[in-house]
Amino acid sequence: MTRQAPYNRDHALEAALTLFWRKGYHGTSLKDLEAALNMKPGSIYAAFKSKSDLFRASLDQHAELNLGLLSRCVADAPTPYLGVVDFIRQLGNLAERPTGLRACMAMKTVLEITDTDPELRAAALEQLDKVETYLTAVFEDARATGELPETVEPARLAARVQIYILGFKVNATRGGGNDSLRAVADDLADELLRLRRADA
Amino acid sequence: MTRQAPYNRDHALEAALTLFWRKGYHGTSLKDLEAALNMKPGSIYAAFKSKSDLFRASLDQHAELNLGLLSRCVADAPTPYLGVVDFIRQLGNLAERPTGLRACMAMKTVLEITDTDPELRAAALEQLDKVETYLTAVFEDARATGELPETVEPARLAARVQIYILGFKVNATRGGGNDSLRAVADDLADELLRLRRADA
DNA sequence: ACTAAATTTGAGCGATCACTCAAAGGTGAA
DNA sequence: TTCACCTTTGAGTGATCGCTCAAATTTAGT
Repeated sequence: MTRQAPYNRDHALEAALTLFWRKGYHGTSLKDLEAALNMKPGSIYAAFKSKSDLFRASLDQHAELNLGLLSRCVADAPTPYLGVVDFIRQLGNLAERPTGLRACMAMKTVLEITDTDPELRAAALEQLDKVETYLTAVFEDARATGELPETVEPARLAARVQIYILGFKVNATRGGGNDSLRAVADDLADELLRLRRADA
Repeated sequence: MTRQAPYNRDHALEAALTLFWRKGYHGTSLKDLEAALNMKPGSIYAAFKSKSDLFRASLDQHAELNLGLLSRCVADAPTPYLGVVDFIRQLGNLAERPTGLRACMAMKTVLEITDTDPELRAAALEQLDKVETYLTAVFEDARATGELPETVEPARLAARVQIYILGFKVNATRGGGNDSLRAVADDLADELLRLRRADA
């Protein structure tokens, strides 16, 4: 029995994600979504319940991809701290993306949604918190192993690195090319390298 | 002859600015503006022509205030470079503002408006460029006077400082309190101080 | 008072917003 | 083939969007 949907839910979600990411919550209309997902309103609502729920789902998926990128850097590097440094350096690759997709969706959402939709804002905030928590843990370990000197405060350094990441992404949406982006990403990465103990 | 308007144009513009700044372009409706400016739609359109023109005017006014803040720091400090450092340090004061007003309107606009309204986006971009140009000039002078070593590239350092500013402001809209914001602002400022030549 | 210019007023314009639901269409089991 | 079940369909919902304009209101000069 039962008719099967002609669309792939994951594909649809990905299309919605790209649209919301680029245009923001208020800037994306259902007409836009209908066109991008190739779904009629009824189907969209059957599959995703509401515009804000679809946004929420997109946001969550985006976070997963994002944190995945960071943790992959950490896993692949000689040490977790060097992984973070590498992640910063790879920010230089953002030039490949269209400007609208260079800043992460979480930060765009936190800036866009102030008081109209507390749940959406809270979800975006939580994602940023998660990154910072992750960074803090890496820095704590690095200090424990002696890679970072005892004087660094992990949480404080995490806040600063978060600022590097967020600031870089905002700056990248201004439209810089490959070279200029890479130069600054390298500067930021080198600076973190300099924090390591000389014998590490 | 001629009837006089009961509102003060500058006051109205300031109210519009605060609203747009907080809620963004798409997030602000004319109903919101009518209430905030205490003006009927006809008057708003007579005074400001259109929603996007009003946004544009708000953006320009915001830029003036913003760049004024930076240049005042520069003027009041022992040297221009130390003025920039002080400006960074004063970012810690952002905790006084409601979270929605901690990031500058220009960056919020650049993130919100991607392709729907190129003129608005261009205006916002121009403001960010102006800040970077200003910073570059300060750093060039500082290098010329020997306050900064010859090895620093002014434009590159300006890009990095811009990233600090933008990143800090995004991070601040997450809602940090006075202490945590000030701690990180101090870290960033100290880092810039460390770039100065030892004898400067 | 009267008039002419400048302004506010606010009902209401067409368009679009997010969203709904009765009808039509496809699918597998019997 | 039939039937129950699930889904898509898309015209249409009321609300709100940005915006207009004829009428009312306030001024200054005469």
